[in-house]
Amino acid sequence: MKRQILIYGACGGVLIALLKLIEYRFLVIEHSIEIYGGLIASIFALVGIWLGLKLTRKKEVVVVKEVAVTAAEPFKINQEKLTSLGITKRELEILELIAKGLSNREIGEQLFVSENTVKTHSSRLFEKLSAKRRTQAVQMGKELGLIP
Amino acid sequence: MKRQILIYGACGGVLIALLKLIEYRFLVIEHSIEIYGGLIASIFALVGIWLGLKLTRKKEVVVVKEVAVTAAEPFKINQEKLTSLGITKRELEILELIAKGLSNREIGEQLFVSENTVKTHSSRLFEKLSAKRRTQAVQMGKELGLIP
DNA sequence: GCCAAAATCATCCGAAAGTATGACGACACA
DNA sequence: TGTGTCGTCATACTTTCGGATGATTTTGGC
Repeated sequence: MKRQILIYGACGGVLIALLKLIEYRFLVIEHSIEIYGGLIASIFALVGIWLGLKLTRKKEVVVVKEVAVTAAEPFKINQEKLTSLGITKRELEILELIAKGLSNREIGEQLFVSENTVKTHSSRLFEKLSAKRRTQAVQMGKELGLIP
Repeated sequence: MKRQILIYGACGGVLIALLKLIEYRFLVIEHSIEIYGGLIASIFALVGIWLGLKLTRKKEVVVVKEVAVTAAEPFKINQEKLTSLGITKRELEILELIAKGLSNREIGEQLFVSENTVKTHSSRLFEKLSAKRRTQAVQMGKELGLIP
């Protein structure tokens, strides 16, 4: 949490600096205050939206999404297997992305974490699934009803 | 959805009006542009945050859809895709073993060929499936109906 | 507030996978 | 008899994976 506050603080500083920069440029060329204000407004609105998104992204409520499956059975994930094997949400998430054929790097980009983190998760996942390879993990996951 | 857009539009209008108001007041009393800009910035940042929160709150809405189930069909391999992509018997065979989670070495042992041969086949297979990884090839194969 | 679990990230290293290229024999088929 | 496809194999090289380990941060429950 401390880190986040620091980051936000830094962003604020940068933005203020940016503000100054824009301000002087516009003052020098004697532009209308409306344009100036509008610009600042839009920039900060965008930043705000980004901030809002960022802030709520992590919350990720424990709502179980019931996605409409095409024609096939709705696929109910096997919660017992999941808990009995001690597989966490994050690990399951990564298993799904692996099954989609993504590389560790791509998974990292998609989840906004480093490739190393993905590797750590997948290693633990493989251990829990007794899999030696990601393809095997996908196969096991399907058999155990962890992924569709 | 239309109503939302209208609401947002109205909000925008109100904000612009507010902007004008603040602008004139501050201009009249000859306040510094910094305060003015900062005020606009913070207002819009807040609005942005609010917007961001509002936009992402929808995520939590759960839509439960019960879809009619079709009985599990025995899986008929898609011969057209197979020929149109120019995938040979051997390559399909290897795709199936890849989907089972076997390594190249294991596939070679099972088919009584060298690992290098397996690699050659899989390379060509990946090219035909536009896949970069074996996991991706498996995913494509499933989508195209080449494997169950 | 404290503690355990979960998540994050890093580094090193070896194994596996994938790319590129060339080669050779078998077989079909025109 | 030449041509093309398929299957086989090899070498060399790059990239990706996976294991092992240690560390820090975040989160959730008590």
